[in-house]
Amino acid sequence: MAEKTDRKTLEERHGMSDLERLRHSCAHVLATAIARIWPDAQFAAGPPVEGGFYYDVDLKHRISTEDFERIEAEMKKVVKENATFVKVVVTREEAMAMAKSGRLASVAERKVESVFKLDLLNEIPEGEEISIYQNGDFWDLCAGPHVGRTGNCKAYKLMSVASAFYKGDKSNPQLQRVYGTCFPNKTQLNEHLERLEEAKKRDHRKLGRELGLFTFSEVVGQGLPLWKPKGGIVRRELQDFITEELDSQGYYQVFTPHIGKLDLYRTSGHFPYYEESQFPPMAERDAWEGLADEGADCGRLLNGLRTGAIEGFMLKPMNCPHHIQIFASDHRSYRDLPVRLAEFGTVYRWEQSGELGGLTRVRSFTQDDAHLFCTPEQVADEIQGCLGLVKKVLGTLGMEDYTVRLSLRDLESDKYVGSPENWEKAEDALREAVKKMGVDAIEEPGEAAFYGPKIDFVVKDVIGRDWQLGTVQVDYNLPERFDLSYVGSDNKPHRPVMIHRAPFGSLERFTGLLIEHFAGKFPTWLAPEQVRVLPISQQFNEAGQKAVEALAEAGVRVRMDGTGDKVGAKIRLARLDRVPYMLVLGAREVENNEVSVRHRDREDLGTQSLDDFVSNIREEISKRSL
RNA sequence: GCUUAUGUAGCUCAGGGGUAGAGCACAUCCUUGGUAAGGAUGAGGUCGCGGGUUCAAUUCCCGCCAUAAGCUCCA
Repeated sequence: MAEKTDRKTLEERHGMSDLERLRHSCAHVLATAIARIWPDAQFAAGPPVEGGFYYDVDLKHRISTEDFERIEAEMKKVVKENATFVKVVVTREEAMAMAKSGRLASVAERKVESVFKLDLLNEIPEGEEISIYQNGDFWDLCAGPHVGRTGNCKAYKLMSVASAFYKGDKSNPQLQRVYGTCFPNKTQLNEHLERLEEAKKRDHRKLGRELGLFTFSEVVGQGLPLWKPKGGIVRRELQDFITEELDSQGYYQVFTPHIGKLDLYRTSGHFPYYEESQFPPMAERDAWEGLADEGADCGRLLNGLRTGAIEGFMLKPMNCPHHIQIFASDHRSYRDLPVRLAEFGTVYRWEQSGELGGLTRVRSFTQDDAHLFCTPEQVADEIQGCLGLVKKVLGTLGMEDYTVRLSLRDLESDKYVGSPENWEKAEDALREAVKKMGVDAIEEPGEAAFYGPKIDFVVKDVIGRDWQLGTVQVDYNLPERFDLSYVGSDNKPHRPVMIHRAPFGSLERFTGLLIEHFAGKFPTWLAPEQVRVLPISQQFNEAGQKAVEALAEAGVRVRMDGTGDKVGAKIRLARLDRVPYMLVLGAREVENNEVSVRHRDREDLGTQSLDDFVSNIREEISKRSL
């Protein structure tokens, strides 16, 4: 992701906003401080990024957060010196000489070259201006622009230190990346820090535990989420919602197993090509026993599985191959098309351990998946239908803050299956669809699936990371690999086109982001507990119980707090649980045969009869109101 | 997978070479109170797991597991 950000800053370098310019300058202030403290520091790049800036540095000393105080103190001196940022245009030879004497990104000449600056220098195309920015004794190779003086960087803070590969390439050395942020003044900096604190309170991992929605167990395994009863309710409501939509749009629900033979994935292209991102295959029992009898080693087993000499099974990484087999199980006429097969299909992927986190990146997840098999002529309409569904689903939940990404293949890479012609057809179809939908889409080469391009709906989590949710993908390739066909009006076999689509993407990731979107305050239809009845004292528990029964009878998820706590405490607990409605019940209400209604956000809603309350909340739930 | 942190009660965290503490939650009892915390008592821990150093390890060292941020990756 930072790589993308880097690319963006390069592209936008000359159109840098004032804030970005300030942060870029602050990165130089940071580098100045580090160079003074550790003269052996070798700097790479130090751009502004969303929310702040960083500088990559190679240094014998391992910078830890304990060093921040010291670095910030040195930065303070640099700021106080209030040196002017001076731009000096130099020739390539001059710049080379400085880099070779170690004078670039440093406060003095050194015995060693400025290695990364030298490398970056070599990448600047012939004819392009080469500039050095100087602030006091610190000289850096930099295209700018900068603020006037170091004194402009008044409000900054170092945030974290991490490692990053030089130029984002795994084969390059790892550098220490120091992140910081900077604002025009202290007030804005503090506001920013407060916003970060606020955002943390909405973190789905924190809320998921507090609200009892899901958990992980070290014994079950990393990245394998366990949905608890309350999370189960949210999930079921989401599934019911999708199912209703599918029923009205001509989909058929299917059910398929969680595993399939390796041969299936050989045909689809998942095995052995994507072997390392899957759970290891299971060999058949006879094969295991046979090999064991022979005293064979693991290498032979693995090799046999790869070549197909030994048959085995794999946990499914996707649902498409199974759905394809359902399509292929019948003789299809063009009159049968489109065939729309839907399934809440659980898939398993071996994500690297460092990438797992909360519900947003897991090793086992359930897609609200569907595959549409259609004629080439139907593709455009079907894509529109899918996009409409995604928009409706996101709209119902009030998740309007997404970006649409057109994920295309990377022309340089060879990881894709299928012919270039098919890819072009598919990419054109999606471009057309996006245009027709009338939304701004960002084209991202290299983000495509291995079998086809996609339209992805991307949202941000509380700490600003992008996550792909809904997706619509056109695929001319898998139908070919599986030799799918239908009979056309010309009585000849034709190749269908496949569309893969998932409005939520995965229920896990979607729920995670939904928790953050609502800060745990689910709309009533999704809330695990919709109403809590709070008798003023235990002598009204009986009346409370009657209300509970009436609500439950009407299909409302309701519970009574019949403890000996005072109402104040009961309200507090109900609000901490984000229960939408609280019904307070005391002598007054019982006497007048009514309930006093309180909403978690809208506070006191006055009194109404229980019947009115029931019919109001039923309507709110059935409409899936926000 | 890599870098850097972190891991003590259900949760949030304090502590520290001599086998542990707070608040909340929980249990029991008292209280029956009108819109975000009534009171008392009590129970609860192999200090992530496994090795090592030591008379003694939860504390120091090593390995592993898990979590977090970032990088890389995400069919």
